Amino acid sequence: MRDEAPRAVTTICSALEEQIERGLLPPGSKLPAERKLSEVFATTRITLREALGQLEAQGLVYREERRGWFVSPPRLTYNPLVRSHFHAMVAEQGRVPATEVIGARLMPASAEICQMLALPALSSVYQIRRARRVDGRLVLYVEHYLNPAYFPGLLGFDLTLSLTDLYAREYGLCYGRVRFDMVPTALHSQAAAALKVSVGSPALRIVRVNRDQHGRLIDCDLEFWRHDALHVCVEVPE
Amino acid sequence: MRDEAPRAVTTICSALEEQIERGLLPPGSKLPAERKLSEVFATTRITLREALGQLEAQGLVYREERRGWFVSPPRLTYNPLVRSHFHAMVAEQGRVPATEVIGARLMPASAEICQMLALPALSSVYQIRRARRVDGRLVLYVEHYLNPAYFPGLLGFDLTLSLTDLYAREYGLCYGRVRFDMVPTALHSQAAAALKVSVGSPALRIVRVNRDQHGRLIDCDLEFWRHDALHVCVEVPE
DNA sequence: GAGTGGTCTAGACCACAAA
DNA sequence: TTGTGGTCTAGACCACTCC
Repeated sequence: MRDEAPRAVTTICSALEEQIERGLLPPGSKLPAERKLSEVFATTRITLREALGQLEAQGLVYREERRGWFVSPPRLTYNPLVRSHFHAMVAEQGRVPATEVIGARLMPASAEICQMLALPALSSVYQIRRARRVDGRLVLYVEHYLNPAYFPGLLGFDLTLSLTDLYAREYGLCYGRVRFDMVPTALHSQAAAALKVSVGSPALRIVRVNRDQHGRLIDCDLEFWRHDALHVCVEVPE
Repeated sequence: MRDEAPRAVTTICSALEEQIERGLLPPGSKLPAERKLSEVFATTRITLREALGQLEAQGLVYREERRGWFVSPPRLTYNPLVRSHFHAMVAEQGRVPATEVIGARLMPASAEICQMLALPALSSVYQIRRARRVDGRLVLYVEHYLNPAYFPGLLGFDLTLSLTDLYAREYGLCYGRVRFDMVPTALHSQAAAALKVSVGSPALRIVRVNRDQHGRLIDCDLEFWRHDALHVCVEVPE
């Protein structure tokens, strides 16, 4: 703040920010190669990458592992108080949702999962791992853990669809009380691989613990969102 | 994931993580100098700094501008549905709160503020800028904007105390409906300076728009939290 | 004044993506 | 196969903190 010679990184950030704001680099578009950009700004790749890292932290650009840098699309609005599910939420906001199932199986529950679902030690749980897209972009990696006592024959259904709908249709269950825990953190290796980004990318971790209409703990979700993909909104009534 | 020779950065991260988890590096303690650490791990400062950057993204360590790297203390729990204020919230969790006023004045409202408070163009607002600590660590930079119509003589009071208490005691106002918007992003230069961290550090931006018991828009807060300092918890009733 | 973090240079090799 | 991003080396100077 003393001498008014701006740092190289700051200069690069400002230039790119301006180009993005003016629409010269529209959302979703790919930036030029790092080597090209470092020539444009007459600097080294290291310095350029630091600038891109700052823009990434701001949520203005994002990276796809080994594919390059892209301009971030607008954030999705996530409202924990509104009982909705991914497909409905995305569609309501005029975006296009998609879901891929990475895996689904019965497995021994970790200590953490036992605790969250109030299960005895050495219980088994259904685990469903999914990756979800908005307008084609991978933004969310989720692990669902279900108490198998409430969901016999679960693995026979189409798990690319909404679990909420499946619960209602096949098991007569719907969500009652829900608890959310949101923590800004980084992606671990499995989540990073599923989202095709580098390990350690900033993310928002959301843990949901769900009860049914009778107050029974039925399942929990571990969600990892790209940190620039959403915006959490909570309206507190009087 | 193919060849099992772990990257240097990964190795460094794992080693530091382990030391932290085992308590050899307790919360709040300072890490050795970067040059020392790069010797320990037989690598360059650039590589070492990348590893520290990843741990920072995870929220395990944090930086103070030009002072070094420290082990992050436990996160504070922030519950938007519980009507509380900073000092009470921090104290309830067994931590020690502190507040510093950076500045307070009457100023022209920006377009954004006018919109949030539903004020006509070219209105004036009170602006209060504060920095807040938990156990001595700077974790929050806030800008409060108050509709001056409801708060005559505001600047004459002690603004290091809770505004919530001041509203009740001096103006007979308390909060009614509140709207929260939470966005993972990076610190801008002013917030970074106030928190004594580098520009572009990851942060959680929380915007609160507050109404009083009569439903009138009375003020709004722009909060910038260190991303590793808190954990947002929402309990949704049935 | 010594030491530290902040910043930057000028390269290099490899593995993977895209053509 | 070509180019790209991912990773790493081996330094350098400056501004600031802390003694």
